[in-house]
Amino acid sequence: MTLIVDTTSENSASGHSESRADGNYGGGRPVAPTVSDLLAELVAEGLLSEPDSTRARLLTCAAGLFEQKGFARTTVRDIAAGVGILSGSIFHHFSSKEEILRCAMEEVTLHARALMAAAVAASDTPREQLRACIRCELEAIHGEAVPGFSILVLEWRSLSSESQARVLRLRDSYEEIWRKVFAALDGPLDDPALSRRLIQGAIAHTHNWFKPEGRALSLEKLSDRILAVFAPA
Amino acid sequence: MTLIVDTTSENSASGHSESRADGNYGGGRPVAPTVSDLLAELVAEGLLSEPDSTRARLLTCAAGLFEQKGFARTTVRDIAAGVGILSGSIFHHFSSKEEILRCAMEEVTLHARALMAAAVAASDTPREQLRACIRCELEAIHGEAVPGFSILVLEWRSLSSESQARVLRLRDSYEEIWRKVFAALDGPLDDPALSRRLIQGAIAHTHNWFKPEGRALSLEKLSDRILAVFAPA
DNA sequence: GAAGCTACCAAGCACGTGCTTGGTTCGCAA
DNA sequence: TTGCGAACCAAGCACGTGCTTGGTAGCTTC
Repeated sequence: MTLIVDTTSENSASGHSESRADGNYGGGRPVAPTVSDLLAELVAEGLLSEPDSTRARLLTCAAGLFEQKGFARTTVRDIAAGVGILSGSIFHHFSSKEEILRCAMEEVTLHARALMAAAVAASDTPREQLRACIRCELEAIHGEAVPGFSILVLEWRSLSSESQARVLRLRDSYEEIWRKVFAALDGPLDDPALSRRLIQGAIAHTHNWFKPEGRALSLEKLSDRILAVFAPA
Repeated sequence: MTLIVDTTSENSASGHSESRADGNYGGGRPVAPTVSDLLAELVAEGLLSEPDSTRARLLTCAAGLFEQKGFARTTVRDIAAGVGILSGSIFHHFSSKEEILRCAMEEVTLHARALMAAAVAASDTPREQLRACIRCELEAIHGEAVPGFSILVLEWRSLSSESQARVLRLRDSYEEIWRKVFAALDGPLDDPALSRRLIQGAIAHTHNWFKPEGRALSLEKLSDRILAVFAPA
């Protein structure tokens, strides 16, 4: 089961214990790229910014600020100050504030997609794959895996319709993973598309109430609860 | 069941078929107030603006604009123009733009609460009551019953923390209805609070994808689907 | 070592925005 | 008639904001 990312990456001979993105275990066949490989490849393709570059730091900082204060209440001066440059210099890297938001959303999407693809590949049964998806999306929102992930939901309306369309194409490749998992899942889910939308809303809304630290309910348990609701054993 | 309400009618001796808000049927005991009565009472208490007053029109118009364009992208000039006055005149009614948002949220909450209370009272079994709640919240988002309801979700972050706290108190009285319904529901829902939060997210998210007009999936069917997921028969 | 490019600075412009201020109209009550 | 307050107008102030412009340090390349 290969997922989304077409991969020209030839070998992954590095051989550490990262989970691989096609679930191809056993047998002598070539293994799939790891998460690091996937991300590195995206960088090589120019889809993701070079890590530690000013551009990447701007996007990460901006995503964090947008998530925290909202797009409208975040100024380009805030973003610039966050990475230690002046506000005017931002426009050497981006042509407008909105482009910053769009690019941040795109990078965040690619990042989350890579993580989820790998997690799904590392799971055996369809139900475990669904659990992995839920877990990944929750982790993206609440963990440190994909900082700024929430802007995809929170600031969607701050994007022009053209930008929305662009991000949507990437977003669709993320949703494609969910679709395949649902398709493989036989059971009571007679309408996978609807289920996905309900799950998506339920998960996104956790942003408003779930506090991972010091709560009785862990992120792990929350995943299981959501799985139990949408795919009863 | 009539919904949108102006009503000077103090008692409901007119005897139409509005549902009543305490489920008190049979016997000769005093009947509960109708939706109209509930709203009229709120007006009398000063919690809701006098219908057709400039203040009420400003709030309705503002709620609509906030829902459509977002709080930050809506100007006080937009709102004023919507009701046919000049921007400066707004500040005779409200002390700040944020107060407009807060008041709009409060009125919307009270409105939705009245509708849901009546709908729950008109339902017999706990499961039917849950269905009514789901239906009401969906109707508030997509129908014309409570125009601007979505701002409660969409523009929550545009409110200062003090304003959030004020709205939250009202919001809690709305959630109280859900809580009671869940409490009466015996079954597989071992964690009602969690279930409510998941449902809330799922329903709120429909704002992003559900289009009532001309779709195969009606609002009625959507309610049933959500009920089936969260409270399997 | 000249040329050229990238990344950034320093300063500020243009404009939209929330809100203020002083004044006017009009209904209502004594 | 007079007084008064609610509702609104007309004009504009103050300021934050996105973005522009002209310039410079430093690195690379031939």
